[in-house]
Amino acid sequence: MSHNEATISEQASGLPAIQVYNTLSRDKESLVTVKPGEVGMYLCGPTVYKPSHIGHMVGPVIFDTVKRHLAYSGWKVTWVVNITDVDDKLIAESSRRGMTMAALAEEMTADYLENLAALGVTSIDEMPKATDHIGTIITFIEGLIAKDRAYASDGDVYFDVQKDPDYGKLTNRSVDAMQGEGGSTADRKRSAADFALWKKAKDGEPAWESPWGPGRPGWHIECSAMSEAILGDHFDIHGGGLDLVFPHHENEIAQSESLHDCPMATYWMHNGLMQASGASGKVGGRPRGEAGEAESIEAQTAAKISKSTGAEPFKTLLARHEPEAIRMLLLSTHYRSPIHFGEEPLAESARALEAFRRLFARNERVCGTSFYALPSRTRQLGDVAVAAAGEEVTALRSKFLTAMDDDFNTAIAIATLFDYVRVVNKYIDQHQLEANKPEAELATLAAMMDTLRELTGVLGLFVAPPKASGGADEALVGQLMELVIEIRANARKSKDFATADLVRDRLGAMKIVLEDRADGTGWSRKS
RNA sequence: GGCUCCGUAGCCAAGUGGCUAAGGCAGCGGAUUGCAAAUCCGCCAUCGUCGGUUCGACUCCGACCGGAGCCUCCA
Repeated sequence: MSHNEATISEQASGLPAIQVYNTLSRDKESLVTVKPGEVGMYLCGPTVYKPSHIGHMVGPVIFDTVKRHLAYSGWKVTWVVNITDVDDKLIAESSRRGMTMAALAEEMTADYLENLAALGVTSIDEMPKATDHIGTIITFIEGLIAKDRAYASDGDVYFDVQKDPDYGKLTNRSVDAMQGEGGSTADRKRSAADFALWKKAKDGEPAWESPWGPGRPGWHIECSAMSEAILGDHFDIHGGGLDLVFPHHENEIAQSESLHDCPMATYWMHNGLMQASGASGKVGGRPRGEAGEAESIEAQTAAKISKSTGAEPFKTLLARHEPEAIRMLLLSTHYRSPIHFGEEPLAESARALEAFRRLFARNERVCGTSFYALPSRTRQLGDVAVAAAGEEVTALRSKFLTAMDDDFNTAIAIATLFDYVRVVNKYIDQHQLEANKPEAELATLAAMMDTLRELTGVLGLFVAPPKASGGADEALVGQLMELVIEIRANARKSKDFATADLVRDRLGAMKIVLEDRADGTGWSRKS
């Protein structure tokens, strides 16, 4: 209700109406920002103790797309992704590898950043590290203690869940039902669900001085402290994987809202988790009550990819698959749904990519312009420019944008792009643009491609040409292919189809496809 | 046991209280081609099961069956 007035003011500033699914309300809500025209967005980033795997890439790709769409639509977006570089897991891993925690964190952060870059996640504005914000964190904790929401206990500091009346509101949990972490810390806490804000250092552990003695931050506090420092007490969108809803985000809310007496984030967005399709058996998680029956062999079970499943490092995945196919796969399912991941789905995405790239190549033959060289556009510019591309394209663009405005429905957006490709191909077919080159029609084609570039840019797809797959001899291969094609063309001219077909078949065996078009013969590699 | 969510064609995957239930892959028929490839045209689902609400449900409610996630510092 209260959103309505603000929605109007948001629209008054010329911004489109956007719906966002909010985990807090379990419903879609209109986007109304704290500051009109600006969006502050925080995504929980990785704990950098191991090389990242595909699961770590889901959130960044999705929120990169969210940011692209909001920025394209006219908001000024500030996107923060934190790096958690102090944590029990880092301590354990670094001592196992005989290196300092800082060195481990640096290595794994570099790995993470390279993987993001490969996927085209380029729009992160700030990546604060927990260890750069120890002071912020300590001040935050002191604030909570001063408000009697937290208490020191033998060098630790805990958040007092009993003092927080709406604790559990994000996940609909009651404090009583909470078991909390057991073990040695249990007797230092007032109630089981209390969680650590500050942990006392044991001998030899990395430690920072604090009012409670040497120690390190607990898990959730760095996000509360750093989001406050960069985005303020109340910002717009907080994101993360569904597995973080509890306890991580629940606890962030508890800390931040107890200290600030205002909402931490207006919208809580959670992405679905990667599932390894075809994985056998259940992996990880709490065992279900009874002993499991024998797994049916044919049964396609899926299991969340996590540290416990031993998902392969993203780097080795990249050795086998194009990053763009991975991005395409991540965006072709709605972001709140689980994504089935595996070799087969990836291969299918790669095939989907080809339909677009064939059109780009076709356009280049006709117009001489590279798709990748086309400039990106804002939404407002596109509103005007699209008319030149014709009615069908105008309708598709509007369908695309409606889908994106409705909780970032990238699946529908991509579906309209497939329709789009068909419309353009048909246009080229019908006007025989490859044979003749009538100026007016070429201009329309160019307008179509401009708008396609506008839309794919929103998804972060096809922003750069794919890396050449071949080695150093690529130029030589090109020359040889020209020669082979010329010789084959002569055979065809003299109706020696046996020779022409032999050449094509033998090349096919080498995964090279020949296409005899009206304007000549082209070749491409088959994936 | 508590809390979330899902079950749509051979496979993947959107979506809707009533109009032709998106799109992709695979398949089939056609145009085009020397034959192919590419491209275009066409075909290919009554929405887990059983009840209920409703003039009308695949869409709302309930039960059941099946699957996933969280309740353990996993993105």
